[in-house]
Amino acid sequence: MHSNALGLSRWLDRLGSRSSWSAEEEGAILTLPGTLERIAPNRDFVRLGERVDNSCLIVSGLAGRFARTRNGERLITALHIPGDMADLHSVPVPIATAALNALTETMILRIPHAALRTLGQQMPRIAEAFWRDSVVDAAIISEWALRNARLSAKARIAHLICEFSWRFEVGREGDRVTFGWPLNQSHLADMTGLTTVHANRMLRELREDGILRIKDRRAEILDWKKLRSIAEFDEQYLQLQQGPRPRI
Amino acid sequence: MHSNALGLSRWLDRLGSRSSWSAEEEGAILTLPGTLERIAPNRDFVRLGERVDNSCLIVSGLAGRFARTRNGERLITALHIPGDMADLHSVPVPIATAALNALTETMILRIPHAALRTLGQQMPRIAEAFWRDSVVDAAIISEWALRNARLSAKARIAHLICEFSWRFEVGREGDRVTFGWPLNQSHLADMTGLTTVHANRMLRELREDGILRIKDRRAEILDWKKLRSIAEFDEQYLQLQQGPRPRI
DNA sequence: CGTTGCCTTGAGCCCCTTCAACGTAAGTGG
DNA sequence: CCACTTACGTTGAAGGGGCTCAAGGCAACG
Repeated sequence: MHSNALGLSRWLDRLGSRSSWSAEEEGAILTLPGTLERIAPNRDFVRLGERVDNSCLIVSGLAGRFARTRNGERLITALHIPGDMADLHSVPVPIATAALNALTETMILRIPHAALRTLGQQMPRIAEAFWRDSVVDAAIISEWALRNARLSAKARIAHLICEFSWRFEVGREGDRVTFGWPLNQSHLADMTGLTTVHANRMLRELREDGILRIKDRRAEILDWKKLRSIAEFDEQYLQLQQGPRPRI
Repeated sequence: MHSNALGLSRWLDRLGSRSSWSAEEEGAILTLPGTLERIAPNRDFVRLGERVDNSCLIVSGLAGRFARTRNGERLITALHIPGDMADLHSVPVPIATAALNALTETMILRIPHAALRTLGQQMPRIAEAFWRDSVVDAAIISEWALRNARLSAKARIAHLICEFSWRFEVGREGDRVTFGWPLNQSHLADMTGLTTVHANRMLRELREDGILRIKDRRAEILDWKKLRSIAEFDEQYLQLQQGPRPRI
């Protein structure tokens, strides 16, 4: 098995949750060229304003899209998990409008734009799936914008945790649930537009309410219904139509 | 001249500012089918969750993309001006993830998805331009997310006004500038994640600083440099190629 | 065994919200 | 032509949610 196949098949699953494929189309995606790269935690693998000629598929680890104000305050505008093509959008717009940064140790597969563009030109359904992927990405950003502008700090934290658990296919009604939680509190703060101090306090409140515990890189949801309700979480916007998806 | 041509040619200009065309491609866009519709102020023309089979081109007026929290607080996540296809993204994702609402009296042209999809399949450069349009839309939403999460109230208001003037091609370095300002203060508040009361106060401060006056549906920028600096505004993210485009 | 990364907590403050009131201009029906 | 309504803008007073600043704790690691 060809070394890119692991990452590419995850991506295919992700695309496949929103589109459907012929065997030929699947084959074309699975044989895309690309080079694997290991990114250390906290390292940018795409820099702001840079001209790029490849898109980065997250094979393992976690990546964030970073925006900054002039005086250095940060906001993470998107979180990318394995199977996401973090900057598929750079195919039509090859100047990076935001930096991409590895939040943990991350393996990426850099796939040349030329290959992706050719694929889209030859197979219109793939072109539409790429477009769809960018659109869903934007819908998630919109939801984050609403959350960070209009929800309380506690709700923002809760919302982020709901989304995370849902995207990893671990959050479901009813039961207690635990899962790996690779993010630290300053990541949390930067995704919710808070300070780390306040993110910490909100986590404490959720813990004291018996809703959630995060400890030693693991999260434990004790009361999914309450968490979901505080967060006003409704997974519709994620546009995930179906079943199990790969894990970290 | 065919009645859709006005709107379509504006859209072509908009797409053309980020892509370039052959005469054949231009012709194909200009002869797209569509039905004109007049929307009264404050009316939704796409409702949340609705299944749609057409995309809405703004011919005149102004439209906003609305998101709401459970207890009815609103956030406008995008502003659409004439020449924008407000929900081109509904072609690949035909369930509306947000409502579209006319902020003033607005004329829209509803263009069937089928026609747009066919066009994209026949002309790959058009398909890529559509995709690009969605990507730029997402970049603007990201910038709004950063602004609303990390800038002060005053800076948010200033930023929105900078963007507005730039998109209408009226904001340029140096001189005093006046232009039509169709938005009211609660629109402003809903785009910046503030209350109307506070939006009002920030406008007052900007007025008292001698930077900006808004009166009788007109805006007058008295000190573009200060406004730009308060807002930390950098037009890069708008990806408008015509006109002066400074590099990072 | 000092350093580094991350988490935690307290005290004080301020930006923005909330609530309430009032002003003005345009529209509408009597 | 006046009474009433509606939309929008404006201002004040008071309160609170989240920030700032500061300190200290713990675990991993060289």
